[in-house]
Amino acid sequence: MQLFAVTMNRHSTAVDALRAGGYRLTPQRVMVLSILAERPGHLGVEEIFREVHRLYPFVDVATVYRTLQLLKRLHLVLELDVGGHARYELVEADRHHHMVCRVCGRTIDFSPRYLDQFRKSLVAEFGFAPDLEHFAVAGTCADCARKPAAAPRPATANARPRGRSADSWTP
Amino acid sequence: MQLFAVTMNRHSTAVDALRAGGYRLTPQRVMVLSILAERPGHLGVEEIFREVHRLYPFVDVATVYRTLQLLKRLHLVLELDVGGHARYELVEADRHHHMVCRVCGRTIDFSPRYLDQFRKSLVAEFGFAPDLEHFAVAGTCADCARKPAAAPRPATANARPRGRSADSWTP
DNA sequence: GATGTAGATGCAATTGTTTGCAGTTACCAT
DNA sequence: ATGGTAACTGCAAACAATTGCATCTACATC
Repeated sequence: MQLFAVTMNRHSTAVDALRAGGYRLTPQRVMVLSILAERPGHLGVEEIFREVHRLYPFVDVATVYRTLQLLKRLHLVLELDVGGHARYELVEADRHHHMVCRVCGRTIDFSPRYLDQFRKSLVAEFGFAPDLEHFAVAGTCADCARKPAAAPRPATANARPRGRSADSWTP
Repeated sequence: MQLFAVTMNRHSTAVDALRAGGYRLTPQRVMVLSILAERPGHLGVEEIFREVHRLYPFVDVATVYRTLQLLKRLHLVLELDVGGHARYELVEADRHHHMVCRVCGRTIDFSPRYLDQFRKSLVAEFGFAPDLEHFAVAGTCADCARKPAAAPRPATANARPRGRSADSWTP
């Protein structure tokens, strides 16, 4: 199977980890991993489901969700929040972190090294062990910061009203 | 109105910010803020809705969601993820960050100072402006780290299977 | 290969959150 | 005080994610 030959390398550590952890290697789980391995960047649930469904039309979306939750819990997959929606990415051997631009949605990798001092401080001063293994930070990338951010205000949260006191209101 | 006398101090800066930003001070919005101001710790949507509903039975949960989204966007309220569920907390003048223990759910404050070097590095080396204003980091607090974490594995993500190769499977 | 079983899936229902749209209203101007 | 209107809310529908439970099956054992 061609799919496997090309991508087995990328997710074999995840498969091995599942096996070593005593989890079952169901076809659905392996397909989710394969799809994450063969596709660049991060994928939403809908995309993952669509691809698995193409290979195996009887799959249920609940299974995809469950698989992703398990993989996330085992730190085999990274869950990113892009514009309020979960997106997933295979965690690879070279551990790195992500910066996610909240304007254009793009992710930029950065080394765990940047967080070393932060981690050490929290441990030393609070005894708190932060989960920074697969850490993503939101912000504004260099390109978007350069543009005059005509940050469109979403209509759902309502636009700015004309300021005036609410003195006349009583509950 | 008693509620207002007691809590107006805690959320008046948020009310002022809404007004200054040109947003409307609807009763529903002010009630959400009042409830966040008078209750210690973080509150889930359901709790906030229940309290507003008690004061004004005609309120709709969509309005609560919209209000929280607006307040979050304006950084007047902090959204924490506790066990996969959003919880909200009024942002107060003394800016600080949160550590959230994923075992017991407790939050511990820490100063923005801890993130200064991290922020500077990202800006200097990537031109990336991280959103660290109201930053929360998950991890394990000192108390929970001390316990032999009989971390119960959630049943929904399925338990460990007995390891064996998936060689016999073909898609 | 046959059998057994705990883990995993599919289905349908439930819960949590968002969105479209008509009606209401906070607040500005007069 | 009155009128106007863009912002906001409520309602109902839609969408996203989770959960309970019966059935299926990956995989261990013999």
